[in-house]
Amino acid sequence: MDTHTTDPAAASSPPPVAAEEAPWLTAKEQQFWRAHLEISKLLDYQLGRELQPHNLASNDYEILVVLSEAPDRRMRMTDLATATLQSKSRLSHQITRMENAGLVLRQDCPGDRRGLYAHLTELGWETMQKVAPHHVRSVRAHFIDRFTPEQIDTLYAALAPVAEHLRNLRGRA
Amino acid sequence: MDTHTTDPAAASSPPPVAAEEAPWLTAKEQQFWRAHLEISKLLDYQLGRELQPHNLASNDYEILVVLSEAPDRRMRMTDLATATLQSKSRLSHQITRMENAGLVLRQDCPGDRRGLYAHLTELGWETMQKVAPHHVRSVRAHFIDRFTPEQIDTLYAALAPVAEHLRNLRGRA
DNA sequence: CCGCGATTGTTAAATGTTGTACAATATGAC
DNA sequence: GTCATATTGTACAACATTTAACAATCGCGG
Repeated sequence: MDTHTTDPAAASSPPPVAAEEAPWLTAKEQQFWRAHLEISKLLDYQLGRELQPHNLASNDYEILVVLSEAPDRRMRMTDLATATLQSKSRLSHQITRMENAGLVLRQDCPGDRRGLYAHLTELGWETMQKVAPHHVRSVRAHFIDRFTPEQIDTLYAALAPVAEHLRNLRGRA
Repeated sequence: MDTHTTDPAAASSPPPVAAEEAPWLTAKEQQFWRAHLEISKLLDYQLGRELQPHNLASNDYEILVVLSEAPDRRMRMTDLATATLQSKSRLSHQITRMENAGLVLRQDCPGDRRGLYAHLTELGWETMQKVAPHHVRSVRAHFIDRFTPEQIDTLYAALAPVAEHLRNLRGRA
């Protein structure tokens, strides 16, 4: 999960690259890349950790958020899977678990007898309401509030096209 | 895994927050936060995908990188677990798998009869050499080359302190 | 209306991960 | 030296994810 600037272990010169070019990362690029990786991992870890006292995993919380924002607080399984970037199989298991926890309910889909809605229960909604403020606090404490408003604008401007690119990739993959 | 600016589903006003304050994210903050989340997930997914043809998972690749940069291309299990932010248990399984694949070898530790080294095999090293250029290309194509050099400097300057913060948290957690 | 291909969601089995307990060994106080 | 305590890595069991196969249903061309 990383790349080199320096010779990987003092044994060989820049390895033979196809033909195009040998695109090792520069020192700055590498610092940046590693910082990004580190933040991704650690932030995920920390937010999950701070969700634990509420008996929720990050995955659970994400489902709650998406459903709570959906019209009628429900969503088709496939759409929910797409929205949360999970496989249908994984989502199916996940919803089963959350259904057992009473957060969500599977609901038949009127127009399409194959389909199902995942529907937020009252408990699910209340849980969302209860936990969200804590989660926002975590997000602020460990991420958002560590940038100035100007930085946030700048960072978003830089990141948005990358997000767009990756979203497109996923689409046609 | 997200937060709200808008009323979460047109049902209640800003939920009752402890006392401190009600720190919902502003529109800009939320855009930024969601972009960050999306990039983390999708980039991880895409890089893993492009590693697959080489019969490596992201986790495997990360181990190869760390070991290949380590003195003597080996590292104590615990240190490796720390370096890759995994639990000792998980690392143990992971190394077993990689050992079966011939990429790595468990080696007794002279000074400490409890300890073991995970040692990169010749095959592991060659695999690293072979795969790294492809991986770097992926990282460039989907991330690094999508920023200007100035952006990279700016982004790194903004991210570095956050990485530092999270690293410290982890330390004392 | 028929029938074929695509879509929906689940399932079973293989694989990966996590949490806890454990045996072996080291370390330091006395 | 001897004991108590900490550290190292593994093992087992519980849980989560992935992969592939599947049954049910849709929807459209003919």
